[in-house]
Amino acid sequence: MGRGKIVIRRIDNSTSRQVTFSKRRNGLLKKAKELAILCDAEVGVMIFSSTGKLYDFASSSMKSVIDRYNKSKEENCQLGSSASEIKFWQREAAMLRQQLHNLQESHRKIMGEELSGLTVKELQNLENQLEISLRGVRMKKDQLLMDEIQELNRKGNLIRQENVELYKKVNLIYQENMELKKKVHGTKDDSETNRDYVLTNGLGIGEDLHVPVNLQLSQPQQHYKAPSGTAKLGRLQLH
Amino acid sequence: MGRGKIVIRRIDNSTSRQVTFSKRRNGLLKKAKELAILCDAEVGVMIFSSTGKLYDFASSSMKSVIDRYNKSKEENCQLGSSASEIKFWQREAAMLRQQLHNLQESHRKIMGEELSGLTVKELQNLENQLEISLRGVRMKKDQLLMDEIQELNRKGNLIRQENVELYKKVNLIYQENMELKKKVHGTKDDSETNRDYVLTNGLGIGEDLHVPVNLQLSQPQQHYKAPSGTAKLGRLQLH
DNA sequence: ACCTATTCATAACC
DNA sequence: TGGTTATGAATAGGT
Repeated sequence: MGRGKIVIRRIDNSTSRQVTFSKRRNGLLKKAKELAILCDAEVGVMIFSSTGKLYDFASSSMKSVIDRYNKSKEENCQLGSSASEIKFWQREAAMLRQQLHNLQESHRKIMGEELSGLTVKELQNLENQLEISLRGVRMKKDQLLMDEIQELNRKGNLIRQENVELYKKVNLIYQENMELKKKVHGTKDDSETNRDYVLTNGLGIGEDLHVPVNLQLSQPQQHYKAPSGTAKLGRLQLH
Repeated sequence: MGRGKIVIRRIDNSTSRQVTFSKRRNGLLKKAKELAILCDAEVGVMIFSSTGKLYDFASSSMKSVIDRYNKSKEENCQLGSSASEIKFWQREAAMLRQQLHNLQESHRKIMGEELSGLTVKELQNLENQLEISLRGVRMKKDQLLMDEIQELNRKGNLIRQENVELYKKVNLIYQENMELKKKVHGTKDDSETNRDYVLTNGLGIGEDLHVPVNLQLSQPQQHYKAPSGTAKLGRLQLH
């Protein structure tokens, strides 16, 4: 795979040997990673350059790989004294690994990733379980959304009441203002502005105030009343 | 590099995972050898299949490579230094326990068992995942059912054809029987029974024979033709 | 380090 | 598991 074919034989030229080493080393490590991932294998690679530098890869940890290698080769000579303790922990680790493996397996099935080899019956059970889970998740999500809406609503009400209070104050000050104007300008009448104000108040705000908030997810349109109220208040405040 | 591009991700299908493992394992080992020869490097590779089988390569000897690795790492507790060995396995066990715990957690969430503390966003993701899984499971199940029906159908056709063959034999024997009866009883005529038999044959069986079987889950009624054919054959055999 | 022409590895298929 | 082939990846040789 290159501009020309090469024979597998030590490359004489030191420079190109190093270049090739660098490229092929990366290639080998990449392939090792891919093999470990693709095929769920435990892989360890150790490479020493001719200059003695170490490059390595291990899908888990090199120690684990080497240890497994030793165990697999049976040429493992543990020291006698604490051998039993080591054996205990090794068994512990093996057991945990097994559990982890089993759980991963069933997790993959749940995620619909490895369904080959299942019977119709098993698939049916899986389907039922997924439906139950889905219902649970949706219920929880709806609950959260409802709670959030409820909370927003509560806050909205508080703010609306606050606005009403502010409105009352504005009203008082406005009337006070009118009184002052009358005294300053004599009998000139400003009733037009005043009437407009009273009208808006009577129509918009008072009735909205004591409507209980009772939002359901199924009828969100019920809530679009609120903005009209705040809009009116907004206009008032600018008055 | 193959008929199609693939993403580097665990291969779900167990069979093709094994095939790929076998091929890529050989590829990796070959590349390791080439690297060692071409670049004068010391290389060691250890591969454990998911079934636990060991495949390895070492340019010199694995012991030499591992020793050099240990020496090179300097943090070296040579295999057998029991205290550090025990520590290693304890850490290993702790790590596995942690992984197991995490996986159990997410498994519980998937199963809809522990949803408190999740945000709406997270719940939405979970819901989407579950929907995907559910679709996958249902698709697989339907596939299995379809396959089963197809198979039953095939068998049914074989049996039907067998029945037709049997019917022909019966027909031959019956005619032979008629001939014999004629010879025994002289000119006495049995044409009535004979006519009945020919009629039934012409109406029911011949046309059913070459109807291609093409069952879909969505149109199962198409198949209830078959029993009528066999019923006629059944009556014939009793004749 | 980057750039191709070329060889090689391998995914999909029997 | 082993063989075939189309195709994408790796890389030899060059800049």
